Amino acid sequence: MEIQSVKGTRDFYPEDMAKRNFIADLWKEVSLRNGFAEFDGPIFEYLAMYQQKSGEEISSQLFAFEDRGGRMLAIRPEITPTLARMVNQRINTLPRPIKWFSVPRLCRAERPQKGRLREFFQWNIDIIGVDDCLADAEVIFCAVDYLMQAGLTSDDVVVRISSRRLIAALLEYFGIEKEGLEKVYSALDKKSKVPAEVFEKMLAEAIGDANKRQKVLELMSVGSLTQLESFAGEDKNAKDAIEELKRLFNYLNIMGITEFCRFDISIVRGLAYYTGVVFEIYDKSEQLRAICGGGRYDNLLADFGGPKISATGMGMGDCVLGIVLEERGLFKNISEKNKIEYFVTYADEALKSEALKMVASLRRVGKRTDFSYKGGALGKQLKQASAVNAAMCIIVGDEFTQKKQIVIKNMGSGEQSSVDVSDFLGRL
RNA sequence: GUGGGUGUAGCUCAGCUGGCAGAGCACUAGAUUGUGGUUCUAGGGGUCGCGGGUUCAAACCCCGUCACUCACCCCA
Repeated sequence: MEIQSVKGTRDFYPEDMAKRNFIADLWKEVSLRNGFAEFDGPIFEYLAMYQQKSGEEISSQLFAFEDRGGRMLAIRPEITPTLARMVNQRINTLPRPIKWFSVPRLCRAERPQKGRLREFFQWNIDIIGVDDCLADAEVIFCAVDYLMQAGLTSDDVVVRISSRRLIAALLEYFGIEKEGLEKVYSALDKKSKVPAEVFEKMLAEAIGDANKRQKVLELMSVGSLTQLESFAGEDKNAKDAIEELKRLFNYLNIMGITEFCRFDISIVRGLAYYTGVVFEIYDKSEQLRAICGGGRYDNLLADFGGPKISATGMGMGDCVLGIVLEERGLFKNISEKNKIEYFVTYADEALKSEALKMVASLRRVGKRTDFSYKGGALGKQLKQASAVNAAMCIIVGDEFTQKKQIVIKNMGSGEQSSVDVSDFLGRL
C-alpha cells in the first residue's frame, strides 16, 4: 500500500514553499518593524498545561502521546500557554512592556475543512504589561500593517471590534443572570452567521424574560459607539467600557487605519480567556472564517501561576490568509526571489573545468549559480537554464580559449556581450 | 459526533445504453554538436481507491469498505 500524507497535513513542494515563505517572511518583517522580538518554544509540552486551562472538550482535539518515561505530552495546539510559561519564568527580569512575536507550527486534531487544517502556522503577537488600550490599538495596527503590506486594502478586509467587558457590563445592567451569560454569548457569536429568526430563537432560549430579551435585541442592532450610550444609562462599568472603546477608536484614527475598522457588537470571540477589547478580521467576501482574531486577556499570566499582569495579543493562521491572498492574486514575484542568477554553460567538453571554476567563483561571492551536469550541446544547456528560470547565462567557449573572454547573455531580453574574465570577476 | 460530494496517468478531468483505458498540461528524448523560451515529432507513465457480488463481459450496475473533500458542531 502506498503511503500517503496524513489527513489535514500539507506537502510543501518548492512552489508551495515559496508561498509559505512569502507569508511567513512578511510576518517576521512586519513584527520587527512594529517593535516585536521573536521567540519560540518546544513543539510539544506537557499535556496538563493545555488541560488545566480548558478541560475535556479541548484535550480531545489535541494530538497527545506518552513518551518512554511515561510522561503525557501533547503537540502544541497554540503557543499562548508556552508564552505564559516562558514569561512567568522570567517575569522579574524582563523589561516591560514585553512585545514578543512567534510563528509557531501548530497541530489540532479537528476535522479539516476549508481554511482549517490539522497542521498549520500561526503568527502570534503579544504585548504584556500595558493596561492602556493603546496596546490593543497597536496589536490591531500591526495586523492591518501586515495585510496592507501583503497588498490588501480596506475594500478587501475589515476589522470588527468589540469589548467583552462592555457586553458583560451591559448584560449585567440589564439584569441577566450570570449563569445565563455563556448562552447569551454563544447566541451573540452566531448573530452574523445565522438568519435573524434563528438568532432570535437562540436568544429566546438563553433569556427567558421577554423585556430583557428585547433590550438585548435592540442592543445587537447598534451600529456605532455613540448609539451605545443610551443603553448604558448611569451604569459605571458600562460607561467605562464605552469610554475605553472610544479611546481605542481614537488611537486607530490617529494611526490612520480607521477605514479598516468597524465597531461590531456581535464579536465575542469564543469564550476562552478574553477580558476586554476583542476583534476579528474578515475577508469582505464573507465566505471565509476569520483571517485573524485577538483581544485582551488580563488573566493569562495568573492562570498559569504567575502574577496578575495584563496582556493583549492576536493570532493569524496561514490557511485562511493563504486562500485570501491566492484569490486576490497577491502572491507576487515569488518565483523571482530565489531564482538562479547565473547559469554557466560550456560550448566544449574541454572547457568544462573552466566553467566549473567560474561556478565556484560566483558561488563564493554569493551569486546563486548553477550549471549542467550533462553538458552536451550548448542549446541543451541553455534550454536547461530556461527550465530553472535563470536570469543570466555565462557561455564559456572559443572566446575563452582565444581571448580569455566569456559571453554573458541576459535570458530575459536575449541580449549578450563578451567581457574579459578578469574584468567580470573583478566587478563582482 | 452529524449530513452531503468526490475517488480514472504526476496534475486537471472526459469516458454514451456494460463491449480493447482516453485528452490537455507536465515529464523524457529527437528535430538542434555555438544560442534557450515558441513550434513539430516520438516516448514513458494505469491494481479505474480497495474488497466482494451480478454478467459471456464491469471504470460503468449492486453491496460493503477506505480515503479525501465540503458543510454542521466546535474553534484556543
